[in-house]
Amino acid sequence: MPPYDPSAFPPFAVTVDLVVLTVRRHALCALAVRRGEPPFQGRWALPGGFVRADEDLGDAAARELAEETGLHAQSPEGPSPTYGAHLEQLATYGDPKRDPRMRVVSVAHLVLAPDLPAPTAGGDAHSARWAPVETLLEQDDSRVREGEMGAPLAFDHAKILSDGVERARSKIEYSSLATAFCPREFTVGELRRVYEAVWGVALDPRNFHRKVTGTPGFLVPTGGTTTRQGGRPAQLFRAGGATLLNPPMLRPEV
Amino acid sequence: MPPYDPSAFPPFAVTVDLVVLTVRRHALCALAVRRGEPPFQGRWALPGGFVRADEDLGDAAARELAEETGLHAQSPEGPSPTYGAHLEQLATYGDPKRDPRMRVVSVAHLVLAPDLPAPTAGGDAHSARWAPVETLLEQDDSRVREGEMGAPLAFDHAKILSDGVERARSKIEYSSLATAFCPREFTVGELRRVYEAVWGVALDPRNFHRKVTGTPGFLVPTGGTTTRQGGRPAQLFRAGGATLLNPPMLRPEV
DNA sequence: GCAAAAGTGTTTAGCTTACACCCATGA
DNA sequence: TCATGGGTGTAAGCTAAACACTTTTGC
Repeated sequence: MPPYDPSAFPPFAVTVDLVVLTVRRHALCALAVRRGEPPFQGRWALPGGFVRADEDLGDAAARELAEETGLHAQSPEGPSPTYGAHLEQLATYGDPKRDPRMRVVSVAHLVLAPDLPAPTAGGDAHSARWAPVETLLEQDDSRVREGEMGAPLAFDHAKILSDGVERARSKIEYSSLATAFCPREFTVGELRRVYEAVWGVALDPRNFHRKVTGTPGFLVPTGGTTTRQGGRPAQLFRAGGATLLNPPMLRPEV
Repeated sequence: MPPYDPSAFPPFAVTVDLVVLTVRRHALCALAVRRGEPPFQGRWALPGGFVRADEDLGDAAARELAEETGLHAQSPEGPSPTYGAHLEQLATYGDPKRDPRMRVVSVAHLVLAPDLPAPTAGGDAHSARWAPVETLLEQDDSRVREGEMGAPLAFDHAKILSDGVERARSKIEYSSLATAFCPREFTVGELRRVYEAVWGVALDPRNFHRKVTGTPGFLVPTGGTTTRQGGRPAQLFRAGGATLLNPPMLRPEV
């Protein structure tokens, strides 16, 4: 079979962009990198990069994640049962004008990670930081201010980030994905504070406890306890095998 | 700003593939086209094609849909309030070996359409047809048979179709998307038979009726009635503005 | 009349909610 | 002792599941 005639279709550049979310100090935060070159030089953006010629999309996302954060991705399809950040494909953005240089299609991925030390900048980023998602998104309305974080995200990254946050918010409702924000061992209270941070609501600690401990396969007690949150020692749990939460956790009306 | 050096990144072909679902004779069916050229010549595949140089991904999907079926797509973001098929992005498939000719990244889209007359084949397809999704997918296990529909779908289209079906099955649970399978005006019983066909279960007609008519904004009575299903005349409804179904329709355990 | 599909009413079981209350630790 | 968070008990209210029953048509 003859190879394609490259003039028969338009060539695209394909990139992966990452929405890396974590919970820090009771706030949902995303990883942002400062762009070191045009376009949007000096502006904040989502980490990402070109997909290589012989690389699958998920592999490219995992590689970029490792380069930016050192995190080992734990893809749902991956065979390795090791502990790591949750990685899933989010959506693909291909507006012809989204990159002023040329036609770029970006396959965005969503990463949920436990709280990490300050990120290590790599590649073409001058610096990298965790910022609350509201901070990164609030600049995107009419009043565009200048300053440290005072400009909207580069490209269409505000839309991508917004879609990723919405995906995370809805998905922890009916899955055990919120545990991806927790360290390997965590308490029920820590898990509850994840929900509270992601949803921006307060949950009843008593009912939450009953709900998550009463769902078979959701949490597995490790036997240990901790007092790192103060108060009475709390049981430590690990995420169980159950990936679907049925009935779902109910997100209070806002 | 200088344009990119094309040698700085690998060039990709970008296509859209369509999972077009409908309900015909109590079965969930998908649109399949027969390939008229290699690779996989003569095999069934999902409709699709190359994204044009200045075309957004959703526009390309809508164009391919119109070419294959004559359907007018009703994208959620679209401003036009006209009646049409539901179109949304599904996922992107970019395994380096998914197309033997070259590197192709395919942005799959999901279309939910009311029952239609036999499709009109167009483009490079020798023919097109609706087929039950089980028929299209069951060939994909170990025993690969030959014959009319007896070969698995081309490329990774079985995986794409499977993902699309799963998306549709889960999304009608908590949204009003099932109405996209119905004509503009429909009865509660017709809507119930859509759920039954998509999920492959039997639902209690009495409880279903109470559920959908009791959810504010879900169904809007048009005032008319019909006896096209036999029996007592049934009220006709249109899809209401409510897009989220809360509490969700419960999918019985299987 | 009879079959068939559309609707309504009622009971029961399970789940969420709200909140009273107790437990175990550090300071 | 007291503050703090962890954890249990319980009653009220809502919802879904199951199913008996009535309504309105075509044949």
